Amino acid sequence: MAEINFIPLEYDYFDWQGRNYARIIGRDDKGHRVLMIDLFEPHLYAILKPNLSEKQIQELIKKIEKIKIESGSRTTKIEKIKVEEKNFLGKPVKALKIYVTNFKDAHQVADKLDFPEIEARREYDLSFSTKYIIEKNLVPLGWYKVTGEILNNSQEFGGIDSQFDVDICIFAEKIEKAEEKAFKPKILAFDIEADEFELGKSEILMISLASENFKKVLTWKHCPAKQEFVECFKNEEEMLEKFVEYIKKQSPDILTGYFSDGFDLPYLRARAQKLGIKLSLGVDNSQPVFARGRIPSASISGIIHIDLFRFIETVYSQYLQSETLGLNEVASELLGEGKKDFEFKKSDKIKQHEWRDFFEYNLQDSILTLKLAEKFWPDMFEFSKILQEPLFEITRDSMSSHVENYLIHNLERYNEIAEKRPIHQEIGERQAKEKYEGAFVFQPTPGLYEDICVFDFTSMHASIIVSFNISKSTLLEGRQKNSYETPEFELDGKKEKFYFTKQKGFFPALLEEVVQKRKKYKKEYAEDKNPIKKARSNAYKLLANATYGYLGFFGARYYCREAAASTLAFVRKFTQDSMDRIKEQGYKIIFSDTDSIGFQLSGKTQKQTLDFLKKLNSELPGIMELDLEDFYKRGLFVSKRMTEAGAKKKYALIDEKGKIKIRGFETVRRDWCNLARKLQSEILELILKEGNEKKALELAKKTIINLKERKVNREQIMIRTQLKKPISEYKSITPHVIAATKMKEAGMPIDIGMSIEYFIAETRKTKKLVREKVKLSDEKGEYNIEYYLEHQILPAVENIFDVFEVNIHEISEGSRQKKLF
DNA sequence: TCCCTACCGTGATG
DNA sequence: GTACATCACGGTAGGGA
Repeated sequence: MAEINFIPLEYDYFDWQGRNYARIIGRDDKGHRVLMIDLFEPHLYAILKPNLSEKQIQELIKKIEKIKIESGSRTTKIEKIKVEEKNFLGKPVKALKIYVTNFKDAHQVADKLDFPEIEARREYDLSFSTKYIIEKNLVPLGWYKVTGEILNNSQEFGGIDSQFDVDICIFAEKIEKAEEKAFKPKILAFDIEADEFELGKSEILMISLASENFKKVLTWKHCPAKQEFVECFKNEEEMLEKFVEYIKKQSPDILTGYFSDGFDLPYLRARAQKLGIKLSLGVDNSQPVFARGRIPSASISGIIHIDLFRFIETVYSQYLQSETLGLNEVASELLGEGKKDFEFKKSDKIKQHEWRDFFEYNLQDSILTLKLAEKFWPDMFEFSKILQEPLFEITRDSMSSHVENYLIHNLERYNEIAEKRPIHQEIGERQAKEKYEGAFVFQPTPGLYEDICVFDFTSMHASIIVSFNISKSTLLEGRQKNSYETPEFELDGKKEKFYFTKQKGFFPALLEEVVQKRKKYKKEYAEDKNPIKKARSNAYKLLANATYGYLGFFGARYYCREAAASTLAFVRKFTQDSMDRIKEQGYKIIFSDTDSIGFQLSGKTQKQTLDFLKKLNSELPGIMELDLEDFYKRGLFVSKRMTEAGAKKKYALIDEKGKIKIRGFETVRRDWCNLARKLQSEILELILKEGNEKKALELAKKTIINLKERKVNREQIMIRTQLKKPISEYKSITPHVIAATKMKEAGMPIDIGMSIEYFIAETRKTKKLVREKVKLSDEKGEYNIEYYLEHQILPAVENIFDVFEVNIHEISEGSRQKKLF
């Protein structure tokens, strides 16, 4: 019997003699790689109809015990059945906990449980690792004292030890929580370069690897004069073999790439297949396994493969300024360091001396990826700890999964059985439902305003769900005593009110914890600015903000349209009520959107306004809170194009320190050309800083003249639009679809989600449609002056000048004769 | 062929 | 399929004059 301190990292399972065993890879506190084996008895629940007699239950159990599933070579049987008092959707139920010998057949066992005594079958659709983690309470990245038999060099489990390249192999008998220790994973980043983007189409030219003390580029195509980090091979095969060998030697906990799920690993697989070699990267020498999805997920046994791009995309993209999520932009923003300059060419066109740069470029990509992984490690760590799911999963899961994982891993405290995932048909029905009414947006009056104050509700949706106990399980059939009543609102054409019990439901209760923890860690971070605290606070914030969306998401286990619609009814009510109170006080409302209200101080002081805010807060129910967002010196609001009506979701504010906040304007939209965006943002800045339009007008005139004199460079006029679906699915053939088609014809890779770049060129007069003037950046042609004037520059600035009753259109016409200026 | 408007498509706000 | 509804605006599709 031995005892080790163990931190679990990667979860999987195997069958042995008709039973399931978890096989978990992690480290001990001395840094040894550990394989822990643990018997796991998977189970599912059959929720019984109420009022069954003891005899009926016993007879049912006898029937269930006879269930057998034969699938291929394996037979799954019922191991044992327990009768338990549980809760389901907040209500007490009697349920059978049915243990099956093989997890893989839980679904089929559930299918056979169609007895009249059974009300519902549940928990057969949770993943193995989720079930295991809950049942054994062995949470990823926690420390545990594991007592058990060491199986090194043993023949147990068919000699499993010899199949795995680990230092310690232990068969767990007892697992106890141990004291938390610091853990620093060994991270290895990699990146490949090839001539073609199409997977496997061309040879892999080079592969770079980077960990803390190891930097290397493997290549074969061109062997340079000394470049110490470059290692040269005879051919691609040898290079790939060495790549596998280096990964084994480095023995990382985490192998990371940037878009490596979608590119590097599938490419490596395709090349290995073509060359007839094995990519035995796993600690059991298995090859990477690809799970299907929008982007495949590549897993390597015993090593956590993390595609950083995916984690950043789902969790952090909303907080990034970068216009694309490419490695260069993201690294530049977060690390202050970008890719190396290197102009891509096909390898046969690369000159002798340029190879050096190419190798450096390739290595830099791995180094950036490594640095990003280190930067995001606290975030990944916290997500994994909070959601209690392994790193591989949390770096790929969607926000809805994150919310769901948080719920599912905490149900036990409420003695709750987990709700099932909706089946295909239910998803269809949910999606077919009409949309429900959203938040309220106040229509502003165009103008330049001074002395503005903005209030906003903190985590408004979450605080409403908590304060009014809103969820699927707390929704009542109709009005009842001791319940919360929603405001009256329209749903599916009917005026409705909904009621939620005051008896706390697990869903709002768990959300309340999330909100409280967010508050706590935000405060802790303010006092001690360390990255772990920041990551923790941020993870809870993201979780709180995604929970409302989860309620209305068709794929959610705890989907509840009435609850989502009710939440929004409260959102509208509290924002409207607060606006009324602010108006009563003598302030003038300027704008409002969902949970924020902007108004003019109208002669009142900031102190008076803050006192008033306190009063408003004292009147709010539950955990709801109205907060000061900021005071602003000026704010600009414009009309919708070609109308007098004020535009919603479009404004620019300047605070007392001169910091500018621009929302909704073309400046912040990635699908406008830089020329228009830059001009607009400079104009907004001049107007907000100066308080008038004079200087801004001069700038506009100068830009128009520049444009007409063809002095604008190519980069400034490129228009970028994302391709959101396959070219053939577009009903409307827009300029970006034409541009994408042209790219495809030129042999460039076209993928969904790609940013398509083009400009509008001068063409013969017969071509009327914009799409007929589309050219790619490498095509010859001059930019279309009229288009950029009438469709980019003027639309971007005319509404702004309208506020000052300046007609930029007329001025622009006049500028045909430059003398006017 | 021209003109108008409904609809498609993207990317914003919160 | 992978959190929600609301909004602005360019551009095309397609019918009617």
